[in-house]
Amino acid sequence: MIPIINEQINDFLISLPNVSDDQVEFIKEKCATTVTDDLKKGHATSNVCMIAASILKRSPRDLAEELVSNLKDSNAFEKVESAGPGFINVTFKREDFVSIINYINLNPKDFGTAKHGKNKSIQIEFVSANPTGPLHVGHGRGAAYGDAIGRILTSSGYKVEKEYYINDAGRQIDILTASVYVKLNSDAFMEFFPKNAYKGSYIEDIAQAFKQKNTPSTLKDASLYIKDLPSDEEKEIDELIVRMKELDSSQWFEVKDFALNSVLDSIKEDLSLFNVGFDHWFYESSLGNLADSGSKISLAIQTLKDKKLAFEENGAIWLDTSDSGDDKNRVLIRDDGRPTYFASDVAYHKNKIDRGFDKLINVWGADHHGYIKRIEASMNGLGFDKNRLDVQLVQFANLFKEGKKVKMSTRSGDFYSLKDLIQDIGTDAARFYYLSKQADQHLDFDLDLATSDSKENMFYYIQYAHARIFSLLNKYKANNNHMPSSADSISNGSYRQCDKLIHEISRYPSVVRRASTSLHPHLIIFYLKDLAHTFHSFYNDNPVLTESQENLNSIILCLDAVKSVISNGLELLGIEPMEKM
RNA sequence: GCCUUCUUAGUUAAAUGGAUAUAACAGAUCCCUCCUAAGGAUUAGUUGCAGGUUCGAUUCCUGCAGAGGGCGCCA
Repeated sequence: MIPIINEQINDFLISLPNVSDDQVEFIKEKCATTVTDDLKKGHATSNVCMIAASILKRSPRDLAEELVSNLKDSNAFEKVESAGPGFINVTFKREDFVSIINYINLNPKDFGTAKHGKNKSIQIEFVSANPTGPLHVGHGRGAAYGDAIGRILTSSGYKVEKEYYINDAGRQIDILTASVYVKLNSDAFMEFFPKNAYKGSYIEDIAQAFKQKNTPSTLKDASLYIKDLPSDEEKEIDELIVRMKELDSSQWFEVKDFALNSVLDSIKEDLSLFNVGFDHWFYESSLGNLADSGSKISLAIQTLKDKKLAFEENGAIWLDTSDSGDDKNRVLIRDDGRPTYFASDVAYHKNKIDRGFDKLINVWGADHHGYIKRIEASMNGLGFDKNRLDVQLVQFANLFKEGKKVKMSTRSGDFYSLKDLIQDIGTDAARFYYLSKQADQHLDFDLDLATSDSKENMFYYIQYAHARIFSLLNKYKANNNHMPSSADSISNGSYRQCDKLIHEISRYPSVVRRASTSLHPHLIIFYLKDLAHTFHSFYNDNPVLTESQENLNSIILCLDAVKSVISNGLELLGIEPMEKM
C-alpha cells in the first residue's frame, strides 16, 4: 500500500503551482513514507509536507490539508488525516491492512527480500586473521558480523562474494615455522625455546602431526642453531630463522607448508562450525615477489611510480599519501629492498579493483583504523574511487565469565578460542550475542548472560516466541489435519486482537532495508525483540486454542506469518530458529 | 601532539533529521484450575556542557569537559 501512497504524493507534488521537476525529485529523495510506530496514528505516515514546506516556503499544515483532501478523494483508504507539525497519517481499508498475512504465507521465504541491490557486485573481506594460530573470540565478532552483512546484502539483491585474505607471506609465518621446528627437535635443543616464538599448545600438536606424516631430519649439531644468538627477543628469532633456512633448507620448507596448512585447516573448521562460509581464499603469497618484475606486487608499485605517487628517498620507496589526509607518507619498500606489509596490501587491493567489483567492504579490527587513510590513498592513486571502498571497523570484545574478565594472552598461548566459545554456548547463541550490539562499539561478552534463560537474554526471548508459535501450529494441525484456508474473522474485523502483530510484521521489510543500507545487523535483532514482545503479550492475553473455530483459523494464519518473519530475520543473522525449548 | 570513536534512566543498551526518546535489568505491585511463567500487566526514572544550522536535533556543524583506541622501514 505504501507505493500507492507514494504515487499519489508524486501526483500531488507535480500538481503544485510553481514547482520545478528538480524540486520534486529533491523532495521525494528526502521524504519518507513509513509504517507508523503506533496504531493510534494509523497504518502509514509521511513527512513529505514538512520537507516540501521548507523548500517551497509554505506552511506545512496547509500543504498537509491539501494532500489529505487529495488522498481522501481517491477513495483508496479508510482514513487520512494530518497530524502534529504536518504529518500525513493514513489508515488502510481493513482488507488492505490484513492482506499482508496472505502475502507472507504465499511466499514465506521471500518476505523481506528486496531488489534495491540491482545485482551489483560487492566483495566483503573479513576475518583474515593471520594463520599463525587458532581463531579467538575477537575474530568471532568480525566473522559473525561479516557473514551477517553478507546475508543481508544478498537478500537485498546484491551479488556478494565473501573473501578471506591469508597473510601467508610475512615474517609471522617464519616465526610459526621456527616455533614448530624447535618443538620438532626439542630433544636436541634441550631447554632452549626462543622468547618470541608462539607458545600455544597447538604448536606441539602440529609438531606431533608432522612427525606422524613425515620423517623429521635429525639435527647433527644443535649448537650451530643456538650458539651466540642475540639476546634481544626480536633479533633472536630473526637470526634463528636465518640459520634454520641455511642449515636445513628442505626441512624448513616442509615444516612451513605443513604448519601453515594445519593452522589454516583448523581456522576453516572453526569457521564452518560457526556457520560462516567464504567464497574465496586469497593467498598473500600469490601476489609474488618484487624480484619478479611481472608479479602483481611489482606491477602495483610500478603503476604508482608511473603516476609519480611512489618515489625514492633515503634508499626506500615511499607512497605519497598527502592527498588523502594521512599525516605522513608511508614506506612501500624498505631500504634493504624488502617490501612492507603495506606494499602487499596495496597490491592486494589493486587486485580487488581489477576483479571489477562495484563495491568493496573491508571488515577490520578497530586497531586498523589508522590504516584506512593510507589504503584509501593508494586506491585513489590506482584510479579507484575511494568512496567505493567501505571500511567497517569492528571493536574488540572483552570476555566475562562469572562476572570476571577473562584474561587473554596470545603470547603465552593461553587464550579463549572461538572453538571454546562454540563448545561452551553454541554457535547460534554466540552469533546472536556478537550481533546484538553495533559492531563499532565495545562489546562485553558475558558468557553467563549469553546462556541465561531470562528476558535479559534476547536470544532466548526471541527463540521462545518462535517455539511457542511452532507448538501452537502443531497442536492446531493435530486437531484439524491441515492449515486453515482463510482468515475471515480478521479480514471482516470481527476479531481484532491480532492487529498489533499484523502492524508489527508489516514493518519488517523496511527494517531489513535499513540494516542493509547502514550495514547494521543489530537493527534486525532489536526489531525481532519488539516483535517477540508483541507476540508474548498477545499470547498471554488470548488463550488461542480455546477460541471459536473461525477466530482460531484467523489467528493460526496470522501466527504462521509472524513465525515466518522471525525465522527470516534469524536466517539473515545466520541463526537457526528453535522449534521447541 | 596528531588522527579517530564514544558520552542517553541507578546499570546495560535502542532510536533513516520527526510526533509523547524505546527496552531490558535492578526497585515497588499484581497475573499460572488455562495453549511452554524461559511469559505477561502496572509503576517511577534519561539525551555531558555551551553555541549554531533547521519548521523540527539524541542524530548534522563548531567549541569545551570526560572515556577508549590508533599513531614502526612490525604483520
